[in-house]
Amino acid sequence: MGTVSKAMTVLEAFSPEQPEIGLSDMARLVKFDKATTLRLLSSMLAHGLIEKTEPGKLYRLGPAVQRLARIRSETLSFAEIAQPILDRLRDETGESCHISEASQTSLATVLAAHSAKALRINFTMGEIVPFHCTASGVIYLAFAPASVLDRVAKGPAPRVTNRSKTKASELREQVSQARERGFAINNGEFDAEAISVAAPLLDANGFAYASVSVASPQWRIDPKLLARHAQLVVRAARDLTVALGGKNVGRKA
Amino acid sequence: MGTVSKAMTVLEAFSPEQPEIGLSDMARLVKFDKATTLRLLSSMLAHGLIEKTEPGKLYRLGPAVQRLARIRSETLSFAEIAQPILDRLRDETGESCHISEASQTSLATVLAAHSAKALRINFTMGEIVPFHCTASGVIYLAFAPASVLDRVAKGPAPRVTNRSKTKASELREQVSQARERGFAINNGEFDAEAISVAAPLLDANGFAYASVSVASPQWRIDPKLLARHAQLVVRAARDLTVALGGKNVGRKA
DNA sequence: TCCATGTGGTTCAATATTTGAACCAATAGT
DNA sequence: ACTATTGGTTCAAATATTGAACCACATGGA
Repeated sequence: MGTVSKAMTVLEAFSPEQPEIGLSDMARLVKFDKATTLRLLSSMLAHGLIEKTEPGKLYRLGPAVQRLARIRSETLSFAEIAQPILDRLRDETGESCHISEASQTSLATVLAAHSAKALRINFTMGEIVPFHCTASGVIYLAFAPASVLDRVAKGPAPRVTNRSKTKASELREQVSQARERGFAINNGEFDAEAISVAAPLLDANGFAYASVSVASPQWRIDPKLLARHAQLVVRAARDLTVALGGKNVGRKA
Repeated sequence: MGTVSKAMTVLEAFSPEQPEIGLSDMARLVKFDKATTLRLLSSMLAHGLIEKTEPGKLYRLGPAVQRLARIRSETLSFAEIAQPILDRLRDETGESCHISEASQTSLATVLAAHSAKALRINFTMGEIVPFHCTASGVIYLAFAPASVLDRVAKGPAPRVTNRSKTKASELREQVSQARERGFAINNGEFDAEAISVAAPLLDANGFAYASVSVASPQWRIDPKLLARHAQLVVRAARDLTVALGGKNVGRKA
């Protein structure tokens, strides 16, 4: 087995379950001699691919991996990165999914993955939707700088369906709830027959710049399935955030 | 020069300006023989750290760097945020500080900042302590949903030191007092020689999920200094609550 | 207090891996 | 047609790696 391959094996031993590992544990995990393992770790330590915890002598991934991920994310086009994640979300939920990017005044659909079912929600690339009345808009506002919500709450909020909420106080309540949950739900406010769940894409400063959502016909969704969709869309948002070089702030709430 | 170090050098050659590089260009960049460079690239290719463009024969960073970055991101977020605040509390008090997170049955130490003094309280990461008999536990119960205190009060409360309070009525009195003050004090109930002050970390719903405390040797603390510690630990708890996305409800301090 | 066990770490002769000069087939430019 | 360059292969010499043995220190149990 080649030396570089061994170093890769050590890197692959780190996981969400085991992000920090001591020398002896790592040696047992990768099945290399302890001295061998130490030398592999030391080489990567010198280049910042891993680092040591303070205090303590545990090893964990280092700042160089973030630099590498950022370079990669800037290399690949947006769609190359996001489409597979969006496709996965569609396959897991069985419903149509899309990513909307925010501008000053609205959100635009920039990427979609459609359900294979005959009856499904359709997204049109470039379609413009408002911040209010949409799950994507509300979750964007929930994680954007506060000044954005202030500005939007002051603006017009025309009724779209007879369920649309148009008062600034209602919007603020929705935004507050979305911020607490980490996702937003919209039931019939934009499309009378649709129910959507959305989660935010965060930039390198931890603020929202876009959102990813799952949209379903209302009659197909019960509270249990809705909760499942929420879970999946939050995970997809997190994956998209990281894959696109953003900062997944570690909220403990 | 070690082989792993050479592989790292190859990785470091990728940049935003040069995200995709051919074999000969890479060999010139890193100043290694072409055959050497190819082997280094091939090893990393096999592990997904780099990939080849399609079509074409350029090398670029691969999907594995994203996985590594995500693991690091999830590891550091909590500690990245909380450690500086905890370090400040330690520096202000000169004593050891720690954050404990609650589970159903106990608290576990998740982060610590140790005093520089030779005689100091030591915390072990992952150490489990009970809700009763500890300042961290009592303050957690004071700000957790009422059902949590009800459940804990019904359970066993074994004596730890000869100062431990084990009656449910005593626990309720301590919790009530802690709720009014905004902090809890524990003097010799868990460790016969230690005195601790703790304040709660609140989640987005305003309930406690963890606590931060300062622990000192008894002989170093008089009432005036204890009041000072209480003040500082309450401030640290507030800062941690806000920084970690919780809700600092205006409870009586 | 002593002993056993475990940690992260160091040393050095035997062994494994790496190296790079020489070579190949294909491509592009003159 | 010739030259220069590309990505890639081969193999004996050179270099780097390996892991058993060892170290200092810490912890827990008898």
